[in-house]
This record gives sequence, structure tokens and C-alpha cells, in this order.
Amino acid sequence: MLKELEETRAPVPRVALAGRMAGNNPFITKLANFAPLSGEDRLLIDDASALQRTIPARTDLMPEGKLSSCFHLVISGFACRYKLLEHGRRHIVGYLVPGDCCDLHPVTMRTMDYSLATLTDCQIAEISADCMLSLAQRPAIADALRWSALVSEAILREWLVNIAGRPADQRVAHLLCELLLRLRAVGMDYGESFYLPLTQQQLAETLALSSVHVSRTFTRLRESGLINLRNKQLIIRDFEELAAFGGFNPNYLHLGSERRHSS
Amino acid sequence: MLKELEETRAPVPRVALAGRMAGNNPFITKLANFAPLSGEDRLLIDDASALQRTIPARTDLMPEGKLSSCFHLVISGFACRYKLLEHGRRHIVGYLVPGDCCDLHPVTMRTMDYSLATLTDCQIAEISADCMLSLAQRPAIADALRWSALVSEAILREWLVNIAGRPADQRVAHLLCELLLRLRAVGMDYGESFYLPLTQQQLAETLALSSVHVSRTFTRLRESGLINLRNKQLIIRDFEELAAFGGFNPNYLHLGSERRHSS
DNA sequence: CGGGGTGTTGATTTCTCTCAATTGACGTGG
DNA sequence: CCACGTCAATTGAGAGAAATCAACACCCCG
Repeated sequence: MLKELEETRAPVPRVALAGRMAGNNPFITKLANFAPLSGEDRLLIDDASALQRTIPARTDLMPEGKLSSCFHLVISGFACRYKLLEHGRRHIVGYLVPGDCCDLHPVTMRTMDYSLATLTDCQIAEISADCMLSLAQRPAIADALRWSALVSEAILREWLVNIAGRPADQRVAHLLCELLLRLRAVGMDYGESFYLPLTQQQLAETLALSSVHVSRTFTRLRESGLINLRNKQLIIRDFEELAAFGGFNPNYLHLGSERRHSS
Repeated sequence: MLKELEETRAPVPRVALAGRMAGNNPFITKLANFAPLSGEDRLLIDDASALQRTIPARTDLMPEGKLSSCFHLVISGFACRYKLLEHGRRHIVGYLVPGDCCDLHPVTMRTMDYSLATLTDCQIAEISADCMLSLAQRPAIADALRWSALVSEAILREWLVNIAGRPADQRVAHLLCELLLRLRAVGMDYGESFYLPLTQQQLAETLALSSVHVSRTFTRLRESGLINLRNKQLIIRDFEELAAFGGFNPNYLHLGSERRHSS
């Protein structure tokens, strides 16, 4: 059901040189949330992520068990990490939105313990391990990468708590709050609204619900006036209210407010 | 309900110098699973973790939101990471068994986004940030720490999938398989048996079940002949069978088998 | 001896799943 | 231009897994 990406057979056609993105690189925007990146830092990152491929929706990028050799960076679109269960059902264990780095496995040369796939059409930059290592030589970038790794892990914990402890409607509310803040961190929000390109089936695989129940849940959230979703455009009526309802506390995203002091 | 540890008021009484542990340090045993540690590496780690405190069961080590200044290392006993839900219920998002490092937050000087607590009586070593940084100067140790961080994240993903996708009995089976391998990695197994000091309430908070249902589930697993649990001693009748039943695939622990090639 | 924490068992309720059928949007081809 | 297929979303009805409420047995410890 998941289309395979014929990466070895025809790598050329999908590759394009993006050139300087003039501050449009979401990876830079994201990292800049934490560490103050110099102009040179930015240029280096831009150059490193110049090699990009356009990949259609629902395509495997990297299968579980493979030894990944390069870093994948989402430039546009939504991708995910997922794992397959015994019955063939899959569970999505993480969203990768623009600016997100898909895998840190190349650093340790370990095989993947999850798979990567696109959810929507995506632009993906590939950064070689060597190239990433040289980026990590720069203190500000290294700091930002460490922070980024910390946040991915925190998100994972939060998803665990969300799925483990909250009923369907709060679970959905919580996820929507998180997505708003993550997209805002890369400038992809419209106030308290954002483009949510996922199908209810994909949301179901994320939230450990059936797609039927996701549908019912969205209907009820809409009726209660908390959100409005039309044509993939999500409008949050009142963020504070939705956050309170979903038990959402943004601390774990470690955005803004906090300041650090050392090295 | 969780006793608070009065860490600032009376630090002295509970502190003891462990001295050289002569290869008994579970942190070393764990790290040695991956990187070949030299004798000097081992001595340095031993010295770094010499300062230990004995802490009673069900005691908070570190509350969410605090800025942690040192690394906590479990020497003996079981501890956990947990988060509180709105209603006051808590969910355990990770076990910390002997050899596990509780937090990597000090590296990035960020506030904790989860809490730490002991589940049983524990011996905890505290390593200052500076001391840990100097350990990380040594390539083998740095490698092992990176690997260890990768594994913690992989465990988190696996827990998410386990709780999200499997019914209670398989969920329990999966957790028991993981625990056996993790404890074996630090030499705390007895073949296919190990000491499981957790209460069913604590297991319930881990597996997102009610304690009543955990009890029923254990009874059924016992009746089906897969396990035997008496006086906190767990005996796995047939590991392969239990693993198959729980959909357990040990890849994500990145123990043994895999070999790496570079730097 | 009594009490609190722990584990067990039974009865009932609730949330979510599964199965099934229907609608609407969209794109393709006759 | 319309018929058709596909896919996403919706709605209804019935089933099932686990939660909750409640009572009770057990054990360790003071």
C-alpha cells in the first residue's frame, strides 16, 4: 500500500539544486529559535541543504532496519516516522514538519529502528554525514542541534502521555496545539490557524484511534466551537481554551521564554 | 503521595563514598555493551560516579520544570521518569534501571520537562556537568553515550507503539521482554528470570492500564503458562514464545549483533 | 492485634472499535 | 459532458476491551 521510492534506480530526475534560499530555509528558522546563528552559519546550512528532492505523498523514504548514510531534512510538506505492528497496522511515532531533521542515526552508524515516509508531497534535502559533521563543528549550530534532539525526545514523551492518558477529544486537541506551535516556529502559521494536510486516517494512525472515531471526534470539537476545519485549513477558535481542554503545556517544546547561560 | 526529597537541607547524611567498584559499576557494564572501554576509561567513570546517595522508594529526585545541574545515574534499584496528567494521575514514561543515566538536560541547560522518582530503594550516583563533560572528551565514552541516547529514544518510540497498538496482555509481555534484555545487559538477569520489584500499580501507570486490569492480565499470562511471577521473581517460561506473543523485536535496543565501522 | 498497602475477584459502565452503508469531491476516460 | 471509479469523510448499529466501583484476602510491620 505504501509506494516504494526507487531511490537507487533513478536518483537523478528528482534531484534539483535549490541554491540560496535567502532566509527561506525552515531548518535555519527552526534552529534560530534557540541559538543565535551568524550569517556564516546560515550560509553554511543553506549550502549543505541545497541538494533537494521532490517526493510524492505516501512514499517510503527509508525502511526500518536499513543503515542510513545521510541526514534527511524536511523543507516542505509533512513526513513521519512510523513502525509496523504485527497485524500489519502501522503506528506513526512522530511528525516531521518543515525544518525537522528526520534521523540522527548516521551519527552513530546504527540501523534504523523505525521507518520514514512522506505523508504529503514533500521537498527533502539530503545532507551527507560528513557535511553534517562539519556543520556541527560550529558551536552555535552544535548547540541548536543538541537542543533539537532534546525537543524531539520530549515530544515523544508527550505523545506517549497524550495517547496513554487522555480520551480521544483531548488527545486531538493536544496534538493540534502542538502542531500550531511547531509550525509557528518555522513561520508556517496564520495566527491561530494553519494548514493541516493530513487525512483522518493518518491522524488515526498517529493518535491510536480508528479513523471513524477521529471523524466523530472532529465533528464534536467543531460543534463545541473549539475548532473549525474546512478544506484542510484548521482554525483554532481560542487557543487558550483548546490548550486547557487538551491539557497542553508548551514547556516541552522548549521554545521562547527560556534562556540559557553557558558554553 | 510522593515523598519529597529534602536535598538542600540535609545533603550530607545520605551521601557515601563508594570507592572503586571493581567492575561492579553497572554504568560501565552498560556502556561496554557498545564501545570497547579501556581500563583508564573505566577508572575515570568509576571515579566520576563515586559519590552516591541511598534514596528510599517512591521519592522524587527532580521535579518537572526545574533546571537540573547534574547527571543522575542509577546504581541499584528501579527509578522512573514520569509526567503528571491534569486529573493528578501520573504516567511513567520511562524506567531507569541500574546503569541508566536519568537525564541529559544538564548538557543543554534546559529545564526538565518530566519528573524523576525512585520506584524502589535506589542507590543514585550524581555526576556534575563538568565531570560528565570531561568524560565525554574520551572518544569511546562519547561514542557509548551517543549510542545510549539513541537507545533511550528508541525505547520511547517502542513504548509508544506498545501502548498505542497492542492489547493489555501483549503489552505486558512486550514490557517484560524488554526488561529482561535491559537487565541482562547489566548482568542482572538469572537466565530467563529476573527480579521485578514493581507493584502492579506502578506497572499500570507504565502500561496505561488500571491496576485491576494488570492483575487480571498477569493471572491470564500465568494461566497460559507464558510466565510465572512469585515474590517479585519473574520467570519467563519460554522467551521466544513470549516475545512472539508480545510482538517483541529486540532490534531497537541495539544490543549485540550490530557492529559499527567508523570514528 | 490492628492497619495500610497490595493483589484478587465480581458486577457494571463507558469508551472506542468494527462492520456497513452513504455522501461528496475529484479526476479520468468514453 | 456525463458516467464511472476512487478516496476521504460521515453516520448508524452492535460488539468488545478495559475502566470503575466495590468487596475481600493477604501480608508485613508497628
